[in-house]
Amino acid sequence: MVTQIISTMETQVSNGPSGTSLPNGPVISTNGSTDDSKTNLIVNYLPQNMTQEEFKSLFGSIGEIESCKLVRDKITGQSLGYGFVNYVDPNDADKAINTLNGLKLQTKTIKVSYARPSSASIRDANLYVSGLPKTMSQKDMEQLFSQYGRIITSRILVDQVTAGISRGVGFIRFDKRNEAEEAIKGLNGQKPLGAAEPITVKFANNPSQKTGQALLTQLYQTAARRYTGPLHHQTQRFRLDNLLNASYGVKSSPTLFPRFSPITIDSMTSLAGVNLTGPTGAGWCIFVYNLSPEADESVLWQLFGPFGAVTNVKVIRDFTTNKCKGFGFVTMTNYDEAAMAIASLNGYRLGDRVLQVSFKTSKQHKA
DNA sequence: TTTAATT
Repeated sequence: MVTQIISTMETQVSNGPSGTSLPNGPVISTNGSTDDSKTNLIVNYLPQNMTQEEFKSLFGSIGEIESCKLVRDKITGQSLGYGFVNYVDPNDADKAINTLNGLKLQTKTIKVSYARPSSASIRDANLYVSGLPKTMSQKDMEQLFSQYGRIITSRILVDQVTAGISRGVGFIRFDKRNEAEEAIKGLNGQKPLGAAEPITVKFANNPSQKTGQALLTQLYQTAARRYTGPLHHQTQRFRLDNLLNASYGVKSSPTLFPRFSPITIDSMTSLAGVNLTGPTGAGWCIFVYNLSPEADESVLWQLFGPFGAVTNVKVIRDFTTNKCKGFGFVTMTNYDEAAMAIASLNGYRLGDRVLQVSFKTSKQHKA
Protein backbone atom coordinates (compact mmCIF):
# COMPACT_ATOMS: atom_id res chain seq x y z
CA MET A 1 0.00 0.00 0.00
CA VAL A 2 1.18 3.37 -0.69
CA THR A 3 -0.27 6.54 0.43
CA GLN A 4 -3.15 7.63 2.47
CA ILE A 5 -5.22 10.42 1.24
CA ILE A 6 -5.78 12.40 4.33
CA SER A 7 -8.76 14.56 3.80
CA THR A 8 -7.88 17.16 6.32
CA MET A 9 -4.51 17.80 4.91
CA GLU A 10 -4.02 21.21 3.45
CA THR A 11 -2.21 21.50 0.20
CA GLN A 12 0.27 24.25 -0.30
CA VAL A 13 0.09 24.53 -3.97
CA SER A 14 0.94 27.80 -5.54
CA ASN A 15 -1.55 27.39 -8.30
CA GLY A 16 -3.85 30.11 -7.24
CA PRO A 17 -3.60 33.83 -6.85
CA SER A 18 -0.39 35.50 -5.97
CA GLY A 19 1.61 32.42 -6.80
CA THR A 20 4.71 31.82 -4.85
CA SER A 21 5.28 34.03 -1.94
CA LEU A 22 8.82 34.85 -1.21
CA PRO A 23 9.72 34.59 2.43
CA ASN A 24 11.97 37.34 3.49
CA GLY A 25 14.56 38.72 1.27
CA PRO A 26 16.19 41.96 0.57
CA VAL A 27 14.29 44.04 -1.89
CA ILE A 28 16.76 46.71 -2.71
CA SER A 29 20.43 46.10 -2.55
CA THR A 30 22.75 48.75 -1.24
CA ASN A 31 23.90 49.83 -4.64
CA GLY A 32 20.36 50.61 -5.59
CA SER A 33 19.80 47.83 -8.08
CA THR A 34 16.57 45.96 -7.62
CA ASP A 35 16.35 42.35 -6.62
CA ASP A 36 14.54 40.47 -9.36
CA SER A 37 12.72 38.26 -6.92
CA LYS A 38 10.34 41.10 -6.09
CA THR A 39 9.96 42.55 -9.56
CA ASN A 40 10.11 39.62 -11.92
CA LEU A 41 6.89 37.82 -12.78
CA ILE A 42 6.00 34.79 -14.80
CA VAL A 43 2.73 34.80 -16.68
CA ASN A 44 1.12 31.51 -17.64
CA TYR A 45 -1.85 30.36 -19.69
CA LEU A 46 -1.73 33.20 -22.16
CA PRO A 47 -3.95 32.95 -25.24
CA GLN A 48 -2.11 31.36 -28.11
CA ASN A 49 -2.55 34.34 -30.38
CA MET A 50 -1.33 37.04 -28.01
CA THR A 51 1.58 38.96 -29.45
CA GLN A 52 4.62 40.42 -27.75
CA GLU A 53 3.16 43.87 -28.30
CA GLU A 54 -0.13 42.97 -26.68
CA PHE A 55 1.65 41.29 -23.82
CA LYS A 56 3.77 44.34 -23.20
CA SER A 57 0.80 46.64 -23.49
CA LEU A 58 -1.28 44.68 -21.01
CA PHE A 59 1.41 44.56 -18.34
CA GLY A 60 2.71 48.01 -19.14
CA SER A 61 -0.68 49.37 -18.11
CA ILE A 62 0.23 48.55 -14.51
CA GLY A 63 3.53 50.36 -14.30
CA GLU A 64 6.91 50.87 -15.83
CA ILE A 65 8.42 47.71 -17.23
CA GLU A 66 12.13 47.07 -17.02
CA SER A 67 11.89 44.25 -19.55
CA CYS A 68 9.39 41.70 -20.72
CA LYS A 69 9.34 38.70 -22.96
CA LEU A 70 6.66 36.55 -24.46
CA VAL A 71 8.34 33.19 -24.86
CA ARG A 72 8.07 31.79 -28.37
CA ASP A 73 9.21 28.69 -30.15
CA LYS A 74 12.65 29.31 -31.62
CA ILE A 75 11.81 27.75 -34.95
CA THR A 76 8.15 28.45 -35.60
CA GLY A 77 7.87 31.73 -33.75
CA GLN A 78 4.69 30.48 -32.13
CA SER A 79 3.84 31.66 -28.67
CA LEU A 80 4.52 29.07 -26.00
CA GLY A 81 1.74 30.51 -23.92
CA TYR A 82 3.83 32.09 -21.21
CA GLY A 83 6.08 35.04 -20.63
CA PHE A 84 8.03 37.12 -18.16
CA VAL A 85 7.62 40.67 -17.00
CA ASN A 86 10.19 42.50 -14.94
CA TYR A 87 8.94 45.73 -13.43
CA VAL A 88 11.03 48.62 -12.26
CA ASP A 89 9.07 48.94 -9.04
CA PRO A 90 8.29 45.92 -6.83
CA ASN A 91 4.98 47.56 -5.95
CA ASP A 92 3.93 47.36 -9.57
CA ALA A 93 4.79 43.67 -9.66
CA ASP A 94 2.60 43.16 -6.64
CA LYS A 95 -0.15 45.20 -8.24
CA ALA A 96 0.10 43.18 -11.45
CA ILE A 97 -0.42 39.99 -9.50
CA ASN A 98 -3.39 41.43 -7.67
CA THR A 99 -5.10 42.88 -10.69
CA LEU A 100 -4.14 40.60 -13.58
CA ASN A 101 -3.88 37.15 -12.03
CA GLY A 102 -7.02 35.24 -12.91
CA LEU A 103 -7.90 37.60 -15.74
CA LYS A 104 -9.91 35.85 -18.44
CA LEU A 105 -8.56 36.37 -21.91
CA GLN A 106 -10.48 34.57 -24.61
CA THR A 107 -10.59 30.94 -23.53
CA LYS A 108 -7.78 31.24 -21.01
CA THR A 109 -7.50 32.36 -17.44
CA ILE A 110 -4.07 33.81 -17.07
CA LYS A 111 -1.90 33.19 -14.05
CA VAL A 112 0.47 35.85 -12.81
CA SER A 113 2.98 34.98 -10.12
CA TYR A 114 6.50 35.71 -9.03
CA ALA A 115 9.08 33.93 -11.12
CA ARG A 116 11.29 31.61 -9.18
CA PRO A 117 14.98 32.30 -9.62
CA SER A 118 16.03 30.60 -12.79
CA SER A 119 18.22 27.60 -12.20
CA ALA A 120 18.96 24.21 -13.64
CA SER A 121 17.36 22.49 -10.66
CA ILE A 122 13.85 23.66 -11.53
CA ARG A 123 13.96 22.46 -15.09
CA ASP A 124 12.51 19.15 -16.24
CA ALA A 125 10.52 18.84 -13.04
CA ASN A 126 7.25 18.06 -14.79
CA LEU A 127 5.68 14.64 -14.47
CA TYR A 128 3.13 12.81 -16.56
CA VAL A 129 0.80 10.57 -14.61
CA SER A 130 -1.52 8.00 -16.11
CA GLY A 131 -3.78 5.27 -14.85
CA LEU A 132 -5.29 7.51 -12.22
CA PRO A 133 -8.65 6.42 -10.82
CA LYS A 134 -11.36 8.39 -12.59
CA THR A 135 -12.65 9.48 -9.24
CA MET A 136 -9.41 11.09 -8.21
CA SER A 137 -9.61 14.86 -8.13
CA GLN A 138 -6.84 17.30 -8.75
CA LYS A 139 -6.65 17.94 -5.04
CA ASP A 140 -6.43 14.22 -4.29
CA MET A 141 -3.60 13.92 -6.75
CA GLU A 142 -1.76 16.83 -5.21
CA GLN A 143 -2.08 15.29 -1.80
CA LEU A 144 -0.68 12.06 -3.09
CA PHE A 145 2.33 13.79 -4.61
CA SER A 146 2.93 16.56 -2.10
CA GLN A 147 4.85 14.26 0.22
CA TYR A 148 7.70 14.37 -2.28
CA GLY A 149 8.10 18.09 -2.55
CA ARG A 150 6.58 21.41 -3.37
CA ILE A 151 4.07 21.26 -6.18
CA ILE A 152 4.06 24.20 -8.56
CA THR A 153 1.18 23.14 -10.79
CA SER A 154 -1.03 20.17 -11.28
CA ARG A 155 -3.64 19.24 -13.80
CA ILE A 156 -5.93 16.37 -14.60
CA LEU A 157 -7.00 16.07 -18.20
CA VAL A 158 -10.70 15.78 -18.75
CA ASP A 159 -12.79 14.48 -21.57
CA GLN A 160 -13.71 17.23 -24.01
CA VAL A 161 -17.25 16.16 -24.74
CA THR A 162 -18.55 14.89 -21.44
CA ALA A 163 -16.78 17.84 -19.88
CA GLY A 164 -15.49 17.19 -16.46
CA ILE A 165 -14.93 13.45 -16.63
CA SER A 166 -11.33 12.60 -15.82
CA ARG A 167 -9.31 10.83 -18.45
CA GLY A 168 -7.18 9.35 -15.72
CA VAL A 169 -4.20 11.29 -16.99
CA GLY A 170 -2.52 14.27 -15.43
CA PHE A 171 0.53 16.40 -14.85
CA ILE A 172 2.43 17.42 -11.74
CA ARG A 173 5.13 20.02 -11.79
CA PHE A 174 7.44 20.06 -8.81
CA ASP A 175 9.61 22.93 -7.72
CA LYS A 176 12.75 20.86 -8.10
CA ARG A 177 13.68 18.10 -10.47
CA ASN A 178 15.00 15.89 -7.68
CA GLU A 179 11.59 16.08 -6.01
CA ALA A 180 10.07 14.84 -9.25
CA GLU A 181 12.59 12.01 -9.35
CA GLU A 182 11.69 10.98 -5.83
CA ALA A 183 8.01 11.00 -6.72
CA ILE A 184 8.67 8.66 -9.63
CA LYS A 185 10.58 6.30 -7.39
CA GLY A 186 7.88 6.41 -4.77
CA LEU A 187 4.74 6.33 -6.86
CA ASN A 188 5.38 4.80 -10.26
CA GLY A 189 3.68 1.42 -10.45
CA GLN A 190 1.98 1.91 -7.10
CA LYS A 191 -1.72 1.76 -6.37
CA PRO A 192 -3.23 4.78 -4.69
CA LEU A 193 -5.26 3.81 -1.66
CA GLY A 194 -8.44 2.13 -2.82
CA ALA A 195 -7.45 2.06 -6.47
CA ALA A 196 -7.73 -1.08 -8.53
CA GLU A 197 -4.85 -0.35 -10.86
CA PRO A 198 -1.35 1.02 -10.37
CA ILE A 199 -0.49 4.43 -11.73
CA THR A 200 2.34 5.25 -14.09
CA VAL A 201 4.53 8.21 -13.21
CA LYS A 202 7.20 9.48 -15.56
CA PHE A 203 8.79 12.66 -16.79
CA ALA A 204 6.49 14.50 -19.16
CA ASN A 205 7.34 15.09 -22.77
CA ASN A 206 7.90 18.58 -23.97
CA PRO A 207 4.53 19.88 -25.12
CA SER A 208 5.83 20.98 -28.47
CA GLN A 209 7.11 17.64 -29.69
CA LYS A 210 5.05 18.00 -32.77
CA THR A 211 6.10 17.01 -36.22
CA GLY A 212 5.70 19.31 -39.17
CA GLN A 213 2.76 17.22 -40.23
CA ALA A 214 1.10 17.47 -36.84
CA LEU A 215 1.56 21.20 -36.89
CA LEU A 216 -0.04 21.41 -40.29
CA THR A 217 -2.92 19.31 -39.10
CA GLN A 218 -3.37 21.54 -36.12
CA LEU A 219 -3.11 24.63 -38.23
CA TYR A 220 -5.63 23.26 -40.66
CA GLN A 221 -8.02 22.44 -37.88
CA THR A 222 -7.84 25.87 -36.35
CA ALA A 223 -8.23 27.42 -39.76
CA ALA A 224 -11.18 25.19 -40.60
CA ARG A 225 -12.88 25.98 -37.32
CA ARG A 226 -12.80 29.59 -38.32
CA TYR A 227 -15.17 28.83 -41.17
CA THR A 228 -17.48 26.34 -39.55
CA GLY A 229 -17.74 27.15 -35.90
CA PRO A 230 -19.99 29.77 -34.39
CA LEU A 231 -17.09 31.93 -33.59
CA HIS A 232 -18.27 35.35 -32.64
CA HIS A 233 -15.42 36.57 -30.67
CA GLN A 234 -15.29 40.17 -29.97
CA THR A 235 -12.77 39.45 -27.32
CA GLN A 236 -9.44 39.90 -28.90
CA ARG A 237 -8.21 43.37 -28.60
CA PHE A 238 -5.99 44.89 -26.10
CA ARG A 239 -6.56 48.03 -28.11
CA LEU A 240 -3.10 48.57 -29.36
CA ASP A 241 -2.07 49.47 -32.79
CA ASN A 242 -1.01 46.00 -33.53
CA LEU A 243 -1.78 46.71 -37.10
CA LEU A 244 1.52 47.08 -38.77
CA ASN A 245 3.90 44.31 -39.57
CA ALA A 246 5.27 42.78 -36.46
CA SER A 247 8.18 41.22 -38.25
CA TYR A 248 9.38 39.19 -35.35
CA GLY A 249 13.09 39.32 -34.86
CA VAL A 250 14.67 35.96 -35.23
CA LYS A 251 18.21 35.56 -34.21
CA SER A 252 19.49 32.57 -36.06
CA SER A 253 22.58 31.95 -34.02
CA PRO A 254 22.08 31.21 -30.37
CA THR A 255 23.96 34.15 -29.03
CA LEU A 256 24.91 33.85 -25.44
CA PHE A 257 23.27 36.79 -23.84
CA PRO A 258 24.23 37.70 -20.37
CA ARG A 259 21.42 36.85 -18.03
CA PHE A 260 18.76 39.51 -17.82
CA SER A 261 20.29 41.63 -20.45
CA PRO A 262 18.41 44.89 -20.55
CA ILE A 263 18.06 44.49 -24.29
CA THR A 264 14.37 44.13 -24.90
CA ILE A 265 12.90 41.98 -27.56
CA ASP A 266 11.55 44.99 -29.31
CA SER A 267 14.97 46.26 -30.07
CA MET A 268 15.47 43.22 -32.25
CA THR A 269 12.50 43.73 -34.49
CA SER A 270 14.44 45.68 -36.99
CA LEU A 271 14.18 43.48 -40.03
CA ALA A 272 12.10 45.23 -42.54
CA GLY A 273 12.07 44.65 -46.23
CA VAL A 274 15.62 43.36 -46.35
CA ASN A 275 16.51 40.20 -48.22
CA LEU A 276 13.23 39.87 -50.03
CA THR A 277 15.19 39.51 -53.19
CA GLY A 278 15.86 36.14 -54.69
CA PRO A 279 17.82 33.09 -53.64
CA THR A 280 20.92 34.88 -52.56
CA GLY A 281 22.29 36.51 -49.50
CA ALA A 282 20.50 35.51 -46.35
CA GLY A 283 18.53 32.63 -47.82
CA TRP A 284 15.87 31.44 -50.20
CA CYS A 285 12.93 33.69 -50.75
CA ILE A 286 9.59 31.95 -51.16
CA PHE A 287 6.48 33.45 -52.68
CA VAL A 288 3.19 32.52 -51.03
CA TYR A 289 0.00 33.35 -52.90
CA ASN A 290 -3.70 33.24 -51.99
CA LEU A 291 -3.51 34.28 -48.37
CA SER A 292 -6.71 35.66 -46.90
CA PRO A 293 -7.10 39.38 -46.24
CA GLU A 294 -6.86 38.59 -42.53
CA ALA A 295 -3.58 36.68 -42.84
CA ASP A 296 -0.76 37.86 -40.65
CA GLU A 297 2.89 37.03 -40.09
CA SER A 298 2.12 34.33 -37.57
CA VAL A 299 0.40 32.15 -40.11
CA LEU A 300 3.55 32.18 -42.23
CA TRP A 301 5.69 31.24 -39.25
CA GLN A 302 3.32 28.43 -38.47
CA LEU A 303 3.23 27.13 -42.01
CA PHE A 304 6.94 27.23 -42.76
CA GLY A 305 8.58 26.89 -39.35
CA PRO A 306 8.07 23.12 -39.17
CA PHE A 307 10.20 22.65 -42.27
CA GLY A 308 13.33 24.32 -40.98
CA ALA A 309 15.08 27.59 -40.33
CA VAL A 310 12.97 30.58 -41.24
CA THR A 311 14.71 33.93 -41.02
CA ASN A 312 11.99 36.28 -42.16
CA VAL A 313 8.33 36.40 -43.05
CA LYS A 314 6.32 39.21 -44.50
CA VAL A 315 2.68 39.64 -45.38
CA ILE A 316 2.10 42.25 -48.03
CA ARG A 317 -0.67 44.60 -47.02
CA ASP A 318 -2.66 47.34 -48.62
CA PHE A 319 -1.38 50.62 -47.34
CA THR A 320 -4.76 52.11 -46.54
CA THR A 321 -6.88 49.14 -45.44
CA ASN A 322 -3.99 47.26 -43.85
CA LYS A 323 -5.48 44.03 -45.17
CA CYS A 324 -3.30 41.39 -46.72
CA LYS A 325 -3.16 41.77 -50.49
CA GLY A 326 -3.26 38.02 -50.89
CA PHE A 327 0.41 37.22 -50.83
CA GLY A 328 3.53 37.24 -48.77
CA PHE A 329 7.15 36.13 -48.61
CA VAL A 330 9.11 33.75 -46.47
CA THR A 331 12.88 33.49 -46.31
CA MET A 332 14.43 30.16 -45.41
CA THR A 333 18.10 29.52 -44.80
CA ASN A 334 18.53 26.09 -46.33
CA TYR A 335 17.62 25.08 -49.83
CA ASP A 336 16.52 21.57 -48.90
CA GLU A 337 14.16 22.79 -46.25
CA ALA A 338 12.78 25.49 -48.50
CA ALA A 339 12.21 22.94 -51.27
CA MET A 340 10.48 20.60 -48.86
CA ALA A 341 8.26 23.39 -47.61
CA ILE A 342 7.31 24.34 -51.13
CA ALA A 343 6.62 20.75 -52.12
CA SER A 344 4.44 20.27 -49.06
CA LEU A 345 2.65 23.58 -48.96
CA ASN A 346 2.01 24.31 -52.62
CA GLY A 347 -1.62 23.31 -53.15
CA TYR A 348 -2.17 23.14 -49.40
CA ARG A 349 -5.67 24.03 -48.40
CA LEU A 350 -5.79 26.65 -45.70
CA GLY A 351 -9.38 27.17 -44.67
CA ASP A 352 -11.21 27.70 -47.93
CA ARG A 353 -8.18 28.72 -49.91
CA VAL A 354 -5.62 26.74 -51.83
CA LEU A 355 -2.14 28.15 -51.46
CA GLN A 356 0.30 28.58 -54.27
CA VAL A 357 3.84 28.36 -53.04
CA SER A 358 7.02 28.65 -55.05
CA PHE A 359 10.47 30.12 -55.01
CA LYS A 360 10.21 33.81 -55.71
CA THR A 361 11.00 34.47 -59.34
CA SER A 362 13.40 37.26 -59.97
CA LYS A 363 11.14 39.53 -61.89
CA GLN A 364 12.42 42.50 -60.04
CA HIS A 365 9.94 44.87 -58.54
CA LYS A 366 6.53 44.92 -60.16
CA ALA A 367 5.16 41.70 -61.51
C1' DT B 1 -1.86 7.79 -22.39
C1' DT B 2 1.20 14.17 -23.09
C1' DT B 3 -0.43 20.14 -21.05
C1' DA B 4 2.03 25.13 -23.16
C1' DA B 5 6.24 27.04 -16.11
C1' DT B 6 12.21 29.52 -16.46
C1' DT B 7 14.16 34.26 -20.10
